[in-house]
Amino acid sequence: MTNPTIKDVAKKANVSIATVSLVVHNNRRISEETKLRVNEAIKKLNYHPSRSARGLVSRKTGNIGFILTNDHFLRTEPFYTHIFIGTEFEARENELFVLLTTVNSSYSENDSLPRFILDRSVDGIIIAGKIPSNLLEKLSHYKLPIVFIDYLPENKKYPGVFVDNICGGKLATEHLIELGHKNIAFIGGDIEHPSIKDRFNGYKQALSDAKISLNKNIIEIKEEYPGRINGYNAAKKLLSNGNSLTAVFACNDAMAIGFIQYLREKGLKVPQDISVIGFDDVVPENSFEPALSTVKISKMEMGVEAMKLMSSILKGQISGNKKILVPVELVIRKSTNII
Amino acid sequence: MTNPTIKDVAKKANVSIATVSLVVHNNRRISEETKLRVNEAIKKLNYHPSRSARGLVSRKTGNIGFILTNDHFLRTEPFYTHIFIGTEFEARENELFVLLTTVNSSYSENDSLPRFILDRSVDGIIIAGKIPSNLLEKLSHYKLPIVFIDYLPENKKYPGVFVDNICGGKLATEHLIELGHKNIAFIGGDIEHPSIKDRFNGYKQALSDAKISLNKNIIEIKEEYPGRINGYNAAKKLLSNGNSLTAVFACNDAMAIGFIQYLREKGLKVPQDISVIGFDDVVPENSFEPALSTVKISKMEMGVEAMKLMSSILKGQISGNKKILVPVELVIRKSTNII
DNA sequence: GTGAAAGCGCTAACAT
DNA sequence: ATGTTAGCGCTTTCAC
Repeated sequence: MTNPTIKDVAKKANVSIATVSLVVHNNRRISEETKLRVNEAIKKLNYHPSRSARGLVSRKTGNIGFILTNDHFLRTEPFYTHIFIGTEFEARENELFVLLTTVNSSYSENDSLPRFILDRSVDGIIIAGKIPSNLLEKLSHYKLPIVFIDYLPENKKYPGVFVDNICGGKLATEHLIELGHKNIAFIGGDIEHPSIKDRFNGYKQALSDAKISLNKNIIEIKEEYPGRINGYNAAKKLLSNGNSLTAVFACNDAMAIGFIQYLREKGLKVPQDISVIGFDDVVPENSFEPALSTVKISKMEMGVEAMKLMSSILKGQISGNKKILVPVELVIRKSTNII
Repeated sequence: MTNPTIKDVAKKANVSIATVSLVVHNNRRISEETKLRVNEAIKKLNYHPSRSARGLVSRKTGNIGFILTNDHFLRTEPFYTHIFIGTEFEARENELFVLLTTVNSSYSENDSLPRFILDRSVDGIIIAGKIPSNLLEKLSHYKLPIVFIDYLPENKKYPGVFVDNICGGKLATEHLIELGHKNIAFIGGDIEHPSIKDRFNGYKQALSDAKISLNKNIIEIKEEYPGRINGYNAAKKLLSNGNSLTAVFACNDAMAIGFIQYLREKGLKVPQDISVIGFDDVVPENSFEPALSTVKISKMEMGVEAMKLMSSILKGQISGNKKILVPVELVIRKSTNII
């Protein structure tokens, strides 16, 4: 059983291959009658146009490259995994395929580019999370449309899908304030990261709105990256300084968990002694004790939106550098409580 | 800058396009001299053959479809994520691309097949984890080579890459025995799953080798699936029966964690009161307290091996249904201790 | 050792 | 409203 081609359909429906092609593309010039006949033949033969042949003519591959750094993809919390699946979902809707590739987070000048770039096997690139700037620099030479997810290099004009981090930071902090907390610590890894910076800004806004003055002693933003171990380290620093904090806003769930682990070691209870709220919502409710209050990001939706963006760009429906802000949602569970 | 084609190279090197093609395929009939000249032109123009054009004539897409169920891909522990990345790595080595798609774990007859199948956009399929049998049934009609990872439908002759679960089960149990434990419980979700069955068999072998008789009261294999919540439930059942167990072999890390969470609620300490060992090694050392002893599976390697298998099948170097057993490794951390 | 030419399956411009 | 035809970039057979 070799695959049917446009010829087979044409023969079966007693029309020319051009007509078949027009029917497939739903061209209105075709009479209803032949349209019906052709479609019947298509169904009977189980005909699906060959991507290669199409690609050859149209100079489109129908593939979208998805790039992220290996440590992003492999980290425990399935943040980017969900985003990726979102792009895959939406790709199906648009008859596209996603080619995922990871790159080293320390990209060196001589490293080769993802093969789908060299190959011209993709029509566009989606970049999720921070990638090395020298990589981006090289990628930008290829005239391929690029859509960013969750990270936009500074001063760059690119379309993308981002989290409303400022709002999220505000929501988290306001939640703690409403519970009566006044000494609210902030821990965030690398404050240079735009997302973290924004969450921090939301935190500051909320405090200022509530007329609580900023206490720099309980802000820990010098860690290298926002992982569990650094949440742990931040806790160690904050608590050994004799600070009197009653709540913590961690810039993400991983840091929140690391923080709580340190507290546990020191015999402190969450939320009885200290309230902790995270960000991202990557920890399933029943997988950590206490269930983590957090700010939920709809990761899947981000992927979907990014692919929608890409799709409209490819169709020429959108130019410029449209940005989409995905809303966040406060999720109150067990790690935060009234003071 | 439009992409250079074989014609451009031919012109630049002053040869025919046929010659260029031969050089690209490293044909020996070409003289060293022209080979050099052509290769130089290729490099200068940064020429990469078009996949579409190649695909059109060779009837190969250079793509491999990767299928798993959505809940497998999205579960917290990045088991299949690592496997997927392994296939991607090895795909690069073989000039292949991986198209991942998830399918619903409850596949109904009318659901459509992954588009890359209908499209003929892949040359082969890799299936990771258990997929619905009716889906597999449909897939098998397409005459595409299939490679399985971590799950082989019963009575089917397919090539694949699998874990040495029996050995792993033995290793885990022997470790507990060596620590002096005699009342060793086994918890596993659905015992019908071949992997779990094998781990259980390893457990039984180890006990029998050590002349410890099987105690059915401390075996809990009736849960629906091996997740955290069911580890928790299994713990509840086992401990409320007044059984005197001092150690548990959980069929995977997720269940081990659920088990420990229940113990924690009951004020029992791990490993002081009960030793717990898991399987899979999907929990990073510093992300759970106590660090989990487990049996490590090299997930990445499984993906790599599967893609290697697929690649040799496509090249016709291998027929039949070769199976590869990936070794496992005992990892002793903090959740197991001497009785 | 190298070139000419046919053809892979499709799209789109142009005829009819 | 439908058909004819010229390529898209490549591989491969067959000449030379």
